[in-house]
Amino acid sequence: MAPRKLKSVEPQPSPKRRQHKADAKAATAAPAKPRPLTRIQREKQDIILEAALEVFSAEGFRGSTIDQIAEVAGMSKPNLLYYFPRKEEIHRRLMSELLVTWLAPLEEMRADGDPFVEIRSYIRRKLEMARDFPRQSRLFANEMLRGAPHIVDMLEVDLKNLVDEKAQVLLTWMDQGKITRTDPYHLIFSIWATTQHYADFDVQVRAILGRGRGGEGRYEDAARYLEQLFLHGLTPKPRPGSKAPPAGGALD
Amino acid sequence: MAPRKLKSVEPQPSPKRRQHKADAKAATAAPAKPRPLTRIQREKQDIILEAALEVFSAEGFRGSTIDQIAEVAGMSKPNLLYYFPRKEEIHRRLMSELLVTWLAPLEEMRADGDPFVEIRSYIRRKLEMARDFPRQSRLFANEMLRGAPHIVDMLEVDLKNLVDEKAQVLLTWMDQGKITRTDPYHLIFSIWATTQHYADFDVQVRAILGRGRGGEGRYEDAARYLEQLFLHGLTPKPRPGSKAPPAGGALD
DNA sequence: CTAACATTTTTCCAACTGGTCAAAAATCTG
DNA sequence: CAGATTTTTGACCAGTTGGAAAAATGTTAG
Repeated sequence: MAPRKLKSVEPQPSPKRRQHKADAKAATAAPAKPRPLTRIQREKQDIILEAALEVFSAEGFRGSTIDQIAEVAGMSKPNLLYYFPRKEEIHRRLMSELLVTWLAPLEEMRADGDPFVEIRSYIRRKLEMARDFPRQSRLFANEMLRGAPHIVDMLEVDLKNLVDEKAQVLLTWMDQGKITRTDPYHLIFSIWATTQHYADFDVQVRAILGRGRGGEGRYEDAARYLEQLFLHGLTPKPRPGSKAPPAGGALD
Repeated sequence: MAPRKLKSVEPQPSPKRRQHKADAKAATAAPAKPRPLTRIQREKQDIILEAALEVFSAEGFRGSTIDQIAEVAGMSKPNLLYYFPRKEEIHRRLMSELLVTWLAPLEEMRADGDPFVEIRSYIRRKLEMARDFPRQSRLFANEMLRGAPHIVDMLEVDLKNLVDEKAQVLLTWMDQGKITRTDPYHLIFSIWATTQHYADFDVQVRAILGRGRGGEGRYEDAARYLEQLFLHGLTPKPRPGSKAPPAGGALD
């Protein structure tokens, strides 16, 4: 019995397989042609990637078959294999595109803006992504759950750098007394977690909210709630006519 | 660590497949013997379930093979199949046990306690579960990502009922002015999301925190941060000598 | 000790899956 | 339109996987 181990980091494309498309006989002095890529090729590849996103995000990489993807893409399996020589290749492409998309909202958080406006906007953007691109979110979550075998290195470099930079921005705001002093990394984690939750755990959210507030309104509710949470937490404002809330001392 | 199993809600064995063990020829008047379950059977089943948790949580259901589970469990595939006639059966058992474990922390939130203490304790418990039982968390997340095919009905009944009940508790606290008025359901979601994140997205968290704060201390940091978040959010307390924070108006 | 029963191992298989290949069909180019 | 090139298809294959059957090996009550 030979249980296949997951190889974590894919080394160079093993040269054992015949090259696809152009650059087949590239072993000369020329540093490999850039490969033109015809119009039809790009179109079909897009169709395939779209179909693969659909299937992968719903079934996971190993749970998906090329046949399924091909069917969703409206072509035969060998035909699909003509455009992407291996299943892994499709997944790789999807993942690298995904990471770029995923980093974008955080990049937009400007150091020179108003802290609360910036943070709120960031939360909004992430929430919108969860609402509008749930499949991408699930694909990403899937990869994380599996230990991110295909993108750990990118996480440790690109993602880490970006987060370090933004954490620095948050720290500056804290130094200026504009937001409360706390851990900037965990702050970012909590924004990720709370927003992506609505895509990744959608079934659960809908099961609990039921048909009432489970409709599309739930994203508006979520936005309102998260705003409250990140702005003031759960401590009630002292209302006119009442003493200071007795809850403060309970936790400090 | 040996995660103790709680009692599970065992669904009756589907009658479509040949019966295992005893009660093979039960087609008479007797309403099917309860099947005693020998000591060794229970032991082996536990070993198998533990191994299956390990494998399923790391590779997902379809990504796991019976061979892998059998190897981790230290037995042969057919031997494993002797205790669980089908792969699905193992998964089913795991899931139903899991749900019970998963609901427990929320159940402990007492209506007659101090709101902030109760909420903080709940967050702590969930965070501890993420730290101590990350595999269970990932197994659960996996099922959610897939649309929870095996437990939707339980979500819609058991989980929903529990959450409805606790949402009611939260609402009462809000009515009493003890915590700020906000959406109790999304409040619960945010606690789930922020805590489980540390188990499910562990790779990402560690990649970003690096070797510095990425060690075991991260759970303490997370606990501290989440306490701040849920208690006061990000609004800084006005410090002696400074005017009220200028941020308040930015969001309201 | 032995029959009855529980457990384990050996061998096997059919379905599925990722992938190949050559030939047919379609498309493009001059 | 002819020829070259690209795209599509059908047939096929080898490895894996879930699972069945049955034989072999314990285990235990009487």
